[in-house]
Amino acid sequence: MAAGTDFSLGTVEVALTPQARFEEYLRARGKKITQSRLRIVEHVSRQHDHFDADKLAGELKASKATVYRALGDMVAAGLLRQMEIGRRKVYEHDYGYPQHEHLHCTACDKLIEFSSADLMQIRDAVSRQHQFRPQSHTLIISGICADCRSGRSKSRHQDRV
Amino acid sequence: MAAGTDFSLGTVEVALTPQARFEEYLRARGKKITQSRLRIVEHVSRQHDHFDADKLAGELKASKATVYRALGDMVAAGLLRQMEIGRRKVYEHDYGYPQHEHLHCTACDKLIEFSSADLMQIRDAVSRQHQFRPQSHTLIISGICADCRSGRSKSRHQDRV
DNA sequence: TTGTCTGCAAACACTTTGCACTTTT
DNA sequence: AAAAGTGCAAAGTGTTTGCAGACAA
Repeated sequence: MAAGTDFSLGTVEVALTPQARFEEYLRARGKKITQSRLRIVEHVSRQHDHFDADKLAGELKASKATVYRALGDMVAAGLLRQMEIGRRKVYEHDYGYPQHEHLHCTACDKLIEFSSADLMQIRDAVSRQHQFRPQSHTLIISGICADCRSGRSKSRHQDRV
Repeated sequence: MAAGTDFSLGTVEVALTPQARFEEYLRARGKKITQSRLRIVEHVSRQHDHFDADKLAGELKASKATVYRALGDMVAAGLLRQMEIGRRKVYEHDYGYPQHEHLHCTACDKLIEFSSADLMQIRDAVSRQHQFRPQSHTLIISGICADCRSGRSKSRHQDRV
């Protein structure tokens, strides 16, 4: 590990807002730009946390079917990334954000993001070695976060995500 | 990344066979050493691939309930590790095997294992930086394997794990 | 107007649980 | 004989789908 200890997160330049990018995607696919879809993208874009379909449906008081369908489209459009934490599928922003990894606290379910250039090198080196064409990756380190270690955590199952 | 390119897998010295380790675990918990459980550990120990509950129940013609219960015990006993690949929960050996990561071919669902000392350093460094106590981690690199890239793959959805 | 979307409820796939019976200790 | 395990079927989860009415193009 040469570079060593830079795990900071930055942003990536993007030409369009997530909303605009989504509309572009929908048009390109002959899908319709509906109130429902716009409400969902806007709501999701407004906040930066990880979330799941259920939370979103609750906040928007939209039907789960519609939410699941919209999330699928947003993943396909490259706006969101989906990952599995335990049993849940959680979503996070993927448009305008660099690749990053997660520390997952198994006590309070918090997710802490970090990024590592060294990891990309590992990914490239091992892929080359196996003649594998890498497309994406997920690294989740599970353990106990600082708050939970010190008992400073408000509740053992706080914000869930 | 200093060490660079050693991604080979070895084995780890263990004192007991998986079967013996499991019996020890069961005794320690006041659980019973039943035919059913022994059959399951033996069957699982005999093969080295990744598998899911359904496959196992089918091979053993045991009830799913029993299989799920036994798998839970085996994970608790440290014999198996569970991971989510797409929608499926797959199990792999974790007793006597070193930490390793996976390349997941999204075309044929094959899993290729590798290990990396550098990754452990990243894990340690980032955990220290966040005062996080790491307990385990999962790295899955998704992409297309050599066979599928060259079209040499027998079937697009072969062995599933 | 036409084709797509939405919400609902039903269907699904996977996992867990309640219960009467069986096995281990 | 007591305590725990097993299989079955029923109940849960979380996600997807069929369909009739609603909406965008």
